[in-house]
Amino acid sequence: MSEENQELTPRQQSILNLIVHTYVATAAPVSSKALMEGAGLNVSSATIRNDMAVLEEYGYLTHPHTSAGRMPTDKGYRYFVERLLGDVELPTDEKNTIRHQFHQAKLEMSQWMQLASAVLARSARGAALVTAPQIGQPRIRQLQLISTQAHLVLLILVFQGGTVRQRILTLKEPMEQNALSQAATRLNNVYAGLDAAAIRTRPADLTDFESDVLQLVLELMADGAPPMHEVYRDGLTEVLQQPEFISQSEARALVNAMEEPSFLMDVLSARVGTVQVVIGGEGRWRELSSCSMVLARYGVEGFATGTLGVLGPTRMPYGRAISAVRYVADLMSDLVSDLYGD
Amino acid sequence: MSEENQELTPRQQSILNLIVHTYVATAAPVSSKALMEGAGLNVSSATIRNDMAVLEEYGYLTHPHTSAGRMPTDKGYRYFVERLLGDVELPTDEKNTIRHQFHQAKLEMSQWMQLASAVLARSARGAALVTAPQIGQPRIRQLQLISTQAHLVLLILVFQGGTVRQRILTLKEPMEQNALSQAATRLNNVYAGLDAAAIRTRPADLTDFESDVLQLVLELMADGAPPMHEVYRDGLTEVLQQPEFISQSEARALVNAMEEPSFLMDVLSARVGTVQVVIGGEGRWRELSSCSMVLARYGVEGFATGTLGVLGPTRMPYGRAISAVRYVADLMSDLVSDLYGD
DNA sequence: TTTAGCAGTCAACGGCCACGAGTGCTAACA
DNA sequence: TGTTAGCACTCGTGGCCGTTGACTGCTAAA
Repeated sequence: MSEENQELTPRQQSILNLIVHTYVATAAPVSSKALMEGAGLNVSSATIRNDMAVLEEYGYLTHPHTSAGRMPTDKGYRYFVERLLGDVELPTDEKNTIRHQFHQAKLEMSQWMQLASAVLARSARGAALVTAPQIGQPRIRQLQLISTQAHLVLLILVFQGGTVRQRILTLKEPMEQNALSQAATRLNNVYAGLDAAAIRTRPADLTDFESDVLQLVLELMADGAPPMHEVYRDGLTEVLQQPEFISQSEARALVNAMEEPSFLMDVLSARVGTVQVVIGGEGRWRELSSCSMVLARYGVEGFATGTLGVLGPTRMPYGRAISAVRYVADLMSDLVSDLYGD
Repeated sequence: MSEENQELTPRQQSILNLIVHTYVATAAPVSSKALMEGAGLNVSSATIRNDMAVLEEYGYLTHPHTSAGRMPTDKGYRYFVERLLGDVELPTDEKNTIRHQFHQAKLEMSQWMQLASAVLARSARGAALVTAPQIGQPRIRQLQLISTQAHLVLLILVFQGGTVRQRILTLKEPMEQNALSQAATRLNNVYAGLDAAAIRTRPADLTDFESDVLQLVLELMADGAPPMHEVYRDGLTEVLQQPEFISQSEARALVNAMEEPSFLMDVLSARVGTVQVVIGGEGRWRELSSCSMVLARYGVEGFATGTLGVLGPTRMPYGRAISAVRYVADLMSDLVSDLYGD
């Protein structure tokens, strides 16, 4: 617990590096002897022990009890990610596989998201989570009114960018489909291409019915929050098998996090193009103290962006996770800008 | 293990009934002494033991080891559900609360589904799962083509019944929005109101582009399977806290079942209006041997139906679950027929 | 600065025993 | 014939203890 955060010697760095790697692989504390035998630092176990003691003093390692090996602390993981990991990239063949999969998927956002979560889960060995791209300042492209039953009408609202939302409205008195189409056309002529603010200030003489519809449209535009179900998940069950989740409280925290992804948004301050790593809840989420997340925002900044990432135990293959998240996020960004770019 | 399935005496029935109730409440094997003290059958523990032995011989009870109390077998639960439970109903005040909640929700299928899953989870104390109503034999109501970018067009397909699906298609050469709208109108005039079979046999002279679109429409109509994300879940974390899920393999089976609800469809043979109870996987799902499900189909038979239900440990409050599932299914059926009825 | 050697620590494991909850059986009883 | 009291028996649970072995920390020599 020395307060001085002084530079580590090269050997100390390799030791930390090796401990992180083998601990991630084995989930068991790493002993000095194992390190000596396993890897190419040609010193005795005693020397390694000395350095381990230093690393522990600095707060990068702990051991669960006196006669146990060492394991990384959150601070240790942080150092590893920022100083030792370097720029990791997915192996080229893996990249090609992924790119190929995206290529042969059907041209549909929902398919891409599902694919992205599957790829992330498999490739980063964690629980993957992908949210739909949210339009920043939604603009109407077109609306449509469809009669379904005597007093009921289906309103379909297509936003600039292709997001579609629907709502049912009830009529005071029945209307013909013709009349509905006419109203829709009139509204489209006036309001297509505008955002909510512009719609409010644009005067127009509307029938009562038309202004009711417009009211509903504004409501739908205001509901910025992503519909809960526009979230794709994958790999949760595999991650729950990891030994850290035999304790049901840890498992619960993870499942909760996956079920309520809105909190991800709170975490995620990153810009499109960068990957953010949150280790052990980083103080703010005590329940997630044994979980880490690797997150990125994807899409087109200022227009439509979504979130995607991987959750797992702090003992996570950060290299794989970071490179996979970055690669998939870039891929999704390209897709979004190809499709929805104006 | 006597093969004769003879009638139980009234007292044996009460004993089975009581054991199921207290076992559901406590999750611990029930002893003869506890039964004698707890409930109003005025006989000694020895008599109860005799009857317990008989019930065990018939296969309705087991005990985990010699000196432990009794607990119900799957067959015991089955007997309980079918012979002892009778017609259970949700308490009126609970019904009112639920009805009220549905009343003040917005008129949107997705909201209702979310609400239904929340209500089920809370009311039946289990993990709830609600799938969107699927159109039986989908018919086109209207299609729409919207240009998003040079070579990309968004196809929106509205089915009879209000389900909306969308897909992006790429053009060989750019087209104006006007030309797209015209094509859509032409296709609508010819094909609106038809199902896939009728579309295939209805001749029409179409441009290349129009028949491409039609091809895509047929594909979308053929994808009968519900989009994975049109499934609402709730209450999973609460159920995972139950003691039977401290074993990670049981927990995994449950999480799997919740993530891959398509297998529910296989199970579900019930008609709209009846509730189906599957206890302990009922032989077919070995992984779910310690789970039960209470399921129902809702909607309008032959037109649009969805699935909804509750998963939990076999040690489940069947009375609550069955009545809640039935009530919510009826509610949802009413909503579907109100909205989408033709 | 590194290393060999050694003492010290502590979790894990297995054996042992006492406890107590519950049953099954038998014999007496209504 | 059905019910009950009593008692022997079973078996899981939990505490206790000694052994083992995997590590570390320290010290003194290279």
